[in-house]
Amino acid sequence: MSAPNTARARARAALTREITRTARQHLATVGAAGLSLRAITRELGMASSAIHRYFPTKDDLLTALIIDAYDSLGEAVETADAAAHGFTRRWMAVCHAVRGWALEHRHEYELLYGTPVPGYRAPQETVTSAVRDTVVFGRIVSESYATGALEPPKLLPRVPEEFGDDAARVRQLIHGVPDDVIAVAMSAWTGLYGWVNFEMFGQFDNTIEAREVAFDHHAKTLAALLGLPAPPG
Amino acid sequence: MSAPNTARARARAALTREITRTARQHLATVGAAGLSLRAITRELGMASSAIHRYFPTKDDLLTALIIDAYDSLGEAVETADAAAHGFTRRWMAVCHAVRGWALEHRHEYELLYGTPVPGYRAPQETVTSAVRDTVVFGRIVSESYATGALEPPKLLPRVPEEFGDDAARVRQLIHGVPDDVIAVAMSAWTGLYGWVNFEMFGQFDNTIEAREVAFDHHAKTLAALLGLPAPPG
DNA sequence: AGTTGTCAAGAGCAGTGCTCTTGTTTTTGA
DNA sequence: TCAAAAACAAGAGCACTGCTCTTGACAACT
Repeated sequence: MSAPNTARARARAALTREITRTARQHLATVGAAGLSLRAITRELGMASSAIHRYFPTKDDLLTALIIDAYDSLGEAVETADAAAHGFTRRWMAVCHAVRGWALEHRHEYELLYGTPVPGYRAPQETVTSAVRDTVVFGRIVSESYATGALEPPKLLPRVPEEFGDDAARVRQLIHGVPDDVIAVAMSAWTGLYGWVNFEMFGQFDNTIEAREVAFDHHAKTLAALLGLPAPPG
Repeated sequence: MSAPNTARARARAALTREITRTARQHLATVGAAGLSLRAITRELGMASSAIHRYFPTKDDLLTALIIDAYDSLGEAVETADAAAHGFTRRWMAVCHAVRGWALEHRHEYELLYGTPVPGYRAPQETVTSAVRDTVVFGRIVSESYATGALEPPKLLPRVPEEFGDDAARVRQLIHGVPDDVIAVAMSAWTGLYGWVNFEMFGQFDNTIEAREVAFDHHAKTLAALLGLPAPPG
């Protein structure tokens, strides 16, 4: 990884940034499917062919945008988590942060959790950014379990042995908890994103109007499912 | 709605069917984003402009495909529900039917529950097909509640009053149950689709391998959350 | 100072959805 | 029965897309 600070290299870096900046802007307005390389170059006053020197293909630009989006979401979640106190409140903060970010960044959210772009396969470089939110969630679960605050409800089904290998992998993100906690954590985690997906993708239209309230209750329900202590009040 | 059985009308109906048939075929292979009106007409040996007489715009074709897909999913869920006995087993059957259908119809599933097609707004005519699966789910919940089999766990949070209006609307699909049951049903329902979404859209890649087992456990967890009786064994 | 590699830009290819026009065929109604 | 009306397939064309290849200019290293 040489980083020559020549005039050329600096110009290249600057233009690359400008491209992603306007791309992000376009993404926010027209969405991922409407993203046009030519439109971006038009706005930057450069030739349509020149952009391919910076991003050889459209997918490469998308990858950059995806990483950006994951980082943006991850940061939002991390901030929310840091500002909250108590495990249940931290969980609630994380839930609202995810939903809030999704509402504020419709198209970025679609890019991350919607239909995968056809032919696009997320390269390895995305995963570190992709799991930032999950890492925060994992900390809440493992810390609350360690202190004894988290107690999965007794009524949950027994975890099948065949889940052991998967649980071991997930444990890299949620340290030091038994399989049943891993399992219920996954149910809660998918429950969170399932709701946000439905809300973002229109499944709640003409049905759920008090969205904030309904979501808050859903998040509380998931907290109870996890076995987090009920919040005061 | 006049239905003249002239030769022209019959030819028109036949060709319309052929168009949707090949469109569905293409959808299954190249996905929604890769759907090309020209490719369809090419396969049918007709002029590219002629298709617009049958589907004025691409969105109109998509609407037809979406309705088809919803009906296909709805039928799969209805069949699974009818073949199962006992409320918990019916719930499990419905869950596996949804996931199974999604796995078998990747692109159709994406069309229904993935990123909405840009600029596309689902017309009213889709809703009857769109809620077929939800209707089945609603029946399981309301019937099990009526018989006393369904008992939401005590640990769940209290439903906020502001949810009342939404609950009333949802009750058109889940008859005769109180607000707290409506709320937990929504959490379970979104939990089901949240998991399937994650599995379909690649969030489980390199992590969850025993997918059938993990999903089955998730579905059981949701059943417990709903308050359905534990299955025998 | 001359060579080498990098770069923006132009032209062009193959593809897309969609529209307008043209000429034909079928249906309708006097 | 026969002309008017409606429905139709097809062709040409527009504006757009991502992407490639080539050309000529400029900066960077030797």
